Amino acid sequence: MARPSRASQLPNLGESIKEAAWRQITESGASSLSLRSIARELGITAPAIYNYFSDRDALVTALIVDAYASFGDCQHEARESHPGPGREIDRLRATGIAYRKWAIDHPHRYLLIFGNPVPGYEPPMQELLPVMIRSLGALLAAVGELHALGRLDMEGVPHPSLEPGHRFSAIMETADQAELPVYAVAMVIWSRVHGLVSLEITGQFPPFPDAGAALYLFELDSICRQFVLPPDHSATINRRMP
Amino acid sequence: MARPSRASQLPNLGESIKEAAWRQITESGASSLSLRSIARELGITAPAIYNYFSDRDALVTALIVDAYASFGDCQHEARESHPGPGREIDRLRATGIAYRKWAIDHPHRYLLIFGNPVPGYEPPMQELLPVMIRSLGALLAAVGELHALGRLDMEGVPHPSLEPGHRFSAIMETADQAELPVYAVAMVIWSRVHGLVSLEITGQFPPFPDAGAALYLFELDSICRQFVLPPDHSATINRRMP
DNA sequence: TGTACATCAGTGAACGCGCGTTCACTGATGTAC
DNA sequence: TGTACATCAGTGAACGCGCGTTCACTGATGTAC
Repeated sequence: MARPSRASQLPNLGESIKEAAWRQITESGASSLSLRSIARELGITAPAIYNYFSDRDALVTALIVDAYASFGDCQHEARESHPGPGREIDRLRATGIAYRKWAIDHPHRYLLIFGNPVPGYEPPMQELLPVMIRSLGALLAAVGELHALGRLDMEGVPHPSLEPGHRFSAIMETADQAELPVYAVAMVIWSRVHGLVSLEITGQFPPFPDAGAALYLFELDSICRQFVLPPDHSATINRRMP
Repeated sequence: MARPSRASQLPNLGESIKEAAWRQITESGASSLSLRSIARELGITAPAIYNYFSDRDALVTALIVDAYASFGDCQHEARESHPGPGREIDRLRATGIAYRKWAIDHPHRYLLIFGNPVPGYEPPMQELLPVMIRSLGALLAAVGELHALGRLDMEGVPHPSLEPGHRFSAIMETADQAELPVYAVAMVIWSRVHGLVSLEITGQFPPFPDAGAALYLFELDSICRQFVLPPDHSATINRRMP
């Protein structure tokens, strides 16, 4: 293959490398990502990649950052599609719907950031934290605004205490201690959607057609019914059995 | 190293190979499992392993079978520790508690059977199905007996239809069509515990000490409150808001 | 008790492979005069 | 317009490595006579 002229470097080779990397991950998983086979696919030699990424881990990090950014965009867009007061539940539900849609559209991106850790890869937290925080911020905001309106039912939710020195402490540093239960509710919601979605995209669902969508909608309803109080909740504060 | 005499083959080398394999998986994940480094650890040569496993995939399959068996033992023991009528909720809860305990005691076994698929490994379903079915059978039985007593609240739970030809169809073949919603409830319960547990053991929890245990207990309560009706449910069938 | 033999778990050399990374290099491009 | 030069993206050879798998073999063991 002839060396392309500088002007013809469209699209940017750095982007092409990442695209080829995603294609490979789609075929055989993140742990078997290989610079040489990326180069092979692009018709270049492996050392050329070092002009764009300092080593294999740097490429993986770039992929993770891109995945979080794409996921975060998706989450925030969904939330912002229902602006204005009185639509807090719509925002929470839209965030949840978008969560599954993004995961199903990009299963390998999803598994890269939320699945098993990649063996031998040590994630550089200070580089990843900003995109991680932003990506989960949409859910946190959706839960938080319900709490601010007094519409978050936190009955029985454990009140966590902050653990200093943890790798995720930066996420919590600016949080009001009194708001920690909000994080706990968001965590529970996240774990429910993650549970269904991760079982679905790893093919562990039973042979029920469309079970993924139906069960997911059921769970979104379960979440809203358990954690969200009606707008005027003083009239219904005792709706549950004691 | 001197070749051991036949009589001194204690413990069995086949078992030692699997133990060394688990040790390696614990350190660097299932995808980087290597016959040569297992042999190195055991002080034998790599070809010796072929006397016990026909190839690398056969070893991985044996590990998966063992993991399902260990997990299944744990689930059934937990359920059987609360025998007799009137203790159906105890059985369901014990199964749930045991689920997290086993996962935390054996995180890599858990991720091997319920986490990301191992790249390049095609699971031999006809060999794995029996242990898969047995291992999840405890939860299914715990939910099923509540249903048999009319104590399963399936309000809003999607009624799935069976998809023929799916790789899990064998699980469902013997099931009464009318019982499919029971499977759906079990699926939801499984996805909730899996969500929390998989986030916890992959280190994606926020920095709250003991948050794993507390959130898990909260979720078991949520499950019981949402899906289990009191023994005499005719008196409380309308306990929910319409 | 002694000898010949079959068994078979484990050896050691070899096969062909792909990997990440380094290094000196080349040659097209853009720039300064 | 023409020439000399600096830049730097990509090359090709090489490094040392580990891998799964095969193969003919060895030598301790158990067995038959």
